[in-house]
Amino acid sequence: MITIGQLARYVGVSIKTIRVYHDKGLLPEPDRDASGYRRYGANDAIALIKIRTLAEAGVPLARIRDLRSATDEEYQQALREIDQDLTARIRGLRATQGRLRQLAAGHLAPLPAEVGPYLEDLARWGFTPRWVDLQRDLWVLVFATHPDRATALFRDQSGMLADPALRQLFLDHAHDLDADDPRIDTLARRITEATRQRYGAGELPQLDAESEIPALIQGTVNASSPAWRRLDALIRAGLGA
Amino acid sequence: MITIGQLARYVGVSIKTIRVYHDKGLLPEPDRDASGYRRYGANDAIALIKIRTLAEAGVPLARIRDLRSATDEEYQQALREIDQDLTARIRGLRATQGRLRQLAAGHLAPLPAEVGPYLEDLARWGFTPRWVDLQRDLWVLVFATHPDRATALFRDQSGMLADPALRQLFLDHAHDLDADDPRIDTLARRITEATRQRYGAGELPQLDAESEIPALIQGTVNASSPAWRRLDALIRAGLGA
DNA sequence: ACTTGCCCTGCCCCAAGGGCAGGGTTGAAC
DNA sequence: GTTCAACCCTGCCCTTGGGGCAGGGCAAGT
Repeated sequence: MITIGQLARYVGVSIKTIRVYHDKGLLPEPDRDASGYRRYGANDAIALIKIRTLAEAGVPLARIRDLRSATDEEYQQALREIDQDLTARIRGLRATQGRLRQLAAGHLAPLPAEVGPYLEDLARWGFTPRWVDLQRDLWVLVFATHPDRATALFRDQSGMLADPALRQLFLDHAHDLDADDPRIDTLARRITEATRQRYGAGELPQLDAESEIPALIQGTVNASSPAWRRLDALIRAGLGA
Repeated sequence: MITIGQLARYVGVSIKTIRVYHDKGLLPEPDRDASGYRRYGANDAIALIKIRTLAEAGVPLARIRDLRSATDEEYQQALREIDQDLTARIRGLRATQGRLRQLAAGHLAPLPAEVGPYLEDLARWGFTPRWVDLQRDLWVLVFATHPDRATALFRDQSGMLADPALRQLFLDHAHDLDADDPRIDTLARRITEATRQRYGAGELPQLDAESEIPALIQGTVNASSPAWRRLDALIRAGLGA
């Protein structure tokens, strides 16, 4: 008959763990020897190994306790569920690992294939790396929260910047302009015209939804400069929103 | 600017979780609106997504907080460590799943290949299923706790039962015999003789070690019948231990 | 007789939130 | 005008699976 410390070493578990299992009714308290020490037999070791197998699989101790009084049928069913749960958790961890690697590579999350070239274009056209990174994160947010509308919004945006004249205006003027520079009015007019051309008289996708995310993003972009804030207001007014 | 509930829904997390991240300094407290509600921007959402990616990878929140003030070098290094840790955890879970399936199949743990046929032989020779199961669990214990000596002990034991005469004695007599049946003496003599033959005058592997596990197992077996208890004592005496 | 290494119980502590109480806000419906 | 549901706020206690410590009792070698 071995002591609690020996049992703990054999099974690879702490003494405290065994005592907890006694307290919670997972493993019955064994008889004590003359000096009050717990004395264990081989059957206790076997029971403890079984308990650990389940506990390491993530089964709550209370559930393990209940399984002690389950029929064989219930027990097998429980084991099947635990197995499936384990499979799901392994899959989840692998997905997490994938996201982690995206994070390590500087990407917040994978984006649709068409966004990558657009971001590279931005860099090539002279937007600052800081700005490109912000754009990437914002698009992550849009694709994560509004997968249905994100693609349309993205094509709209990238189509706009595909026009070299508009692009040049963005690049040259908007960023470090005074808020009352008259060229902002010109820029706003050109953008409203281009937008009207794209959508005709129909509704404008950015403005019809009550969703907050596009507004949130516009706010973040606006926060970078008073000039952009005024530009946004002018465009909004020009489109009659 | 969105509220805490909207942010929580977008990122797929509970409101409480966000508040906890504020309390622990993971995510800075945003400004409040006129009625004291927290108001979040897109950058908060981006930061929260990053935090969740790490938290789901099992990184403690305190560590995530510290990473906020790490250099890029440290950050990349930390991500590599987390990735490796994740790989290890996935491997561990797969191993656990394997052990779980052994458990579902009625085995406590995988045993060396040679043990399986031996257990099947036991069943074929007429030992009760209950007894065979006990034997399997006991061997699991021996192989788990004394991998170095388990194989020798096992070959010794299985060799003994390979002798049909000895086997028959075990089977017919020992189990439901009175403790003072004279045939036990005969049986003990035959076993000591066979053991001496096997090992000559050298040391006997079962008895030399101070390890408790073999004694534990012998005790468990003895507990099943007074006759076996006496048989064990006779063998011990006969071998001069 | 001392020391070292076990063992005992009872207590408080941790992370990562969950849940509830008690109270204020907002917006829409009646 | 009020009432209702759906939000938000803070503060507090609860949970799981143990870890760790205090304060004390055995065991065994030297």
